[in-house]
Amino acid sequence: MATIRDVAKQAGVSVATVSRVLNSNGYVNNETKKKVDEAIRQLNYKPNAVARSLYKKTSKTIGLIVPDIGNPFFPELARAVEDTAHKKGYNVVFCNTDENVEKEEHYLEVLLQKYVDGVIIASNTLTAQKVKELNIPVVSIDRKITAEIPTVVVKNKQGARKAAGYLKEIGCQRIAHIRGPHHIDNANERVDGYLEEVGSEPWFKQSYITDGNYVMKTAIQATLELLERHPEIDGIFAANDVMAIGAVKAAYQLGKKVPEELAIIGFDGISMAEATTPELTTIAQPIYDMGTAVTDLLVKLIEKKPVENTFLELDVELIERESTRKQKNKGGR
Amino acid sequence: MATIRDVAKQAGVSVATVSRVLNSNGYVNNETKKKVDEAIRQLNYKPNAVARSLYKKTSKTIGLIVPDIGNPFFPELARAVEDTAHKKGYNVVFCNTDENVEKEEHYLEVLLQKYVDGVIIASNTLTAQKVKELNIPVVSIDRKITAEIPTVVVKNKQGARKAAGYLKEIGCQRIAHIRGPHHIDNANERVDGYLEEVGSEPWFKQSYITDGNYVMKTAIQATLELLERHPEIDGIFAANDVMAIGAVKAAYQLGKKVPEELAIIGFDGISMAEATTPELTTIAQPIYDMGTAVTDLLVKLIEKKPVENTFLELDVELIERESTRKQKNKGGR
DNA sequence: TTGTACGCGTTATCAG
DNA sequence: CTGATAACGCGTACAA
Repeated sequence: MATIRDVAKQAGVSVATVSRVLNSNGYVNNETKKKVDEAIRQLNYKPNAVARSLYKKTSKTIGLIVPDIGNPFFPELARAVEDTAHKKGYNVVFCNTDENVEKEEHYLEVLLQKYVDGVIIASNTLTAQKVKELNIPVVSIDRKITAEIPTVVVKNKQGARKAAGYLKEIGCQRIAHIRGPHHIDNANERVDGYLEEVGSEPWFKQSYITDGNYVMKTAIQATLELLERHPEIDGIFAANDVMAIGAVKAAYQLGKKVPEELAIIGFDGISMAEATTPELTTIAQPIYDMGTAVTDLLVKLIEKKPVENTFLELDVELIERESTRKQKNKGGR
Repeated sequence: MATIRDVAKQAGVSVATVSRVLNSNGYVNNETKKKVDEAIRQLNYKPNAVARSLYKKTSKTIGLIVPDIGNPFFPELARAVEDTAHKKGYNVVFCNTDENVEKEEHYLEVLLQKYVDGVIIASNTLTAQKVKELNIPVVSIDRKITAEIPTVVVKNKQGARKAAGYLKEIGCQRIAHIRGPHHIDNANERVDGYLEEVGSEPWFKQSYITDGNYVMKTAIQATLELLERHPEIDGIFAANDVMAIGAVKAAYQLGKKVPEELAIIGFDGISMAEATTPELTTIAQPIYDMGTAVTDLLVKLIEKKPVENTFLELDVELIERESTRKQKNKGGR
């Protein structure tokens, strides 16, 4: 590995000059520039990023902290983050926390020691206090942490209303909700949206809301019990696609036809939702766009560029597929 | 951010002494050690990883280069890699190449400039030559590059034989294969395994092999055409799960019952295969274990520990689910 | 057992 | 326009 000194020697100039042509700042004679370029080429010299980092206190890398890349929501997000980071000259180091506070803090510390320039994090355990202590830009994705931390989320409540409203619209008369974890606010917002839409219906019962914890297995069990207790249910809004898939499976187990006897709608728009039979109707988040948006936001913060808006709430979109269908012959009120 | 110098001053010792207690090497009086520890605590001092890297020419980070983290095979792998890297004190920076040579080379270069200690790569464009020039350990996952590069793969041919053999066993009489890309050797190995199992059957036709390119959409189309040309087909072995799911969808479109009229088996064992209806029978790779294994291997190479075996070929496992079933009433020979 | 001083590879400042 | 040289923060001979 050639160093800047080698190049300087080869070109017969000082390291300062080499540095100047490297970073194209300061004046440098065109002739000497040529000599330097030639030397660089000959030695196949590549500047050492670590030395540069040490001096500039910046590493051209960002941290991406997620609960679990195995969760189908995150690969697409990670892809978007990496893509746009790469475009802007940044690398991304990625970390899985399993929603574990100690792990999260440990990662943050390690990243800080490596001079990462900023971090993108999906977390609900992070406090504003800790973020402040970090002294580098932090942006939150998918979850609100506090007002001070720039955030990219989607309109969860609105999406939930869309979902529940859509089920009503196609003729469902008893609509249940499989909710996500109580400590995750997007899960709570989706419950709120659901309630706003159906909470005051005469048929509404609190027990139409059941816990699915955002995981398929739990959702299957929950659906089984739900449908046993309340066989009258003809529509289910699951707070994420994975649970919706679970609901489809549960219905299948009970011999309930989807969508004829039971309409099911999910939330997220992960690609898995297209793998099922029937394919899943869902409220799709613009996952890739969210990743692009957070990364853009973070990089602007890092590079101290002006940023219009530190709180982005993206729109969701209803994607109709096979797990729901107009139920005409069920007479409205 | 406190530096080692601050700590030294605070403790009333030299930086060398601080460094010694930090790395617990060299002799240091128990009393002074205490003073130093106290100073470290007071200042909440954390050693600067970049400075350390610069001196030691090592960064405690590894690169993970994959075609596309969105491809459902890779998240689980990435998770395993990150988990075990983290356990061993390494961070991982991840890169998506889209099988694009320039991107790959660019990443390799950048990683090198950042002193990554080694890289894990899934690629078929990388040459042994380039790896040698890198001068850091490189291990290959999922694909063989050359004999010199340590590799972790699965027994693709054997797995393919298992798949095709299993279809025969349950009574399929005409077994087709949806193959992966011609330039990916694991795809070719799976074709080989298929051929070894059914290539000499009297009914075998070359046109029973069709291209699915490892993607769902292509596989759907391919299956549609295949089944049109050869309605006699009663078993399909798809070279990966995503294509198998495509095949299921195609069958569904054509009104062919799976598994009653058409048995379908995939390859990979991704979690998506459990989301489908019917759930997919598949040849499961031990994805997580593969990730653990490559990372272990790489770290050993980095740390110059003895390594028994630089070519690991892991076993695959047949997982019977609903997309196949014994077809009793179809009289064998 | 402890301290001094240099090197790791760059960048930036300040003379010239 | 160009060249010395002092940082950046840490680890380690070498001396004491």
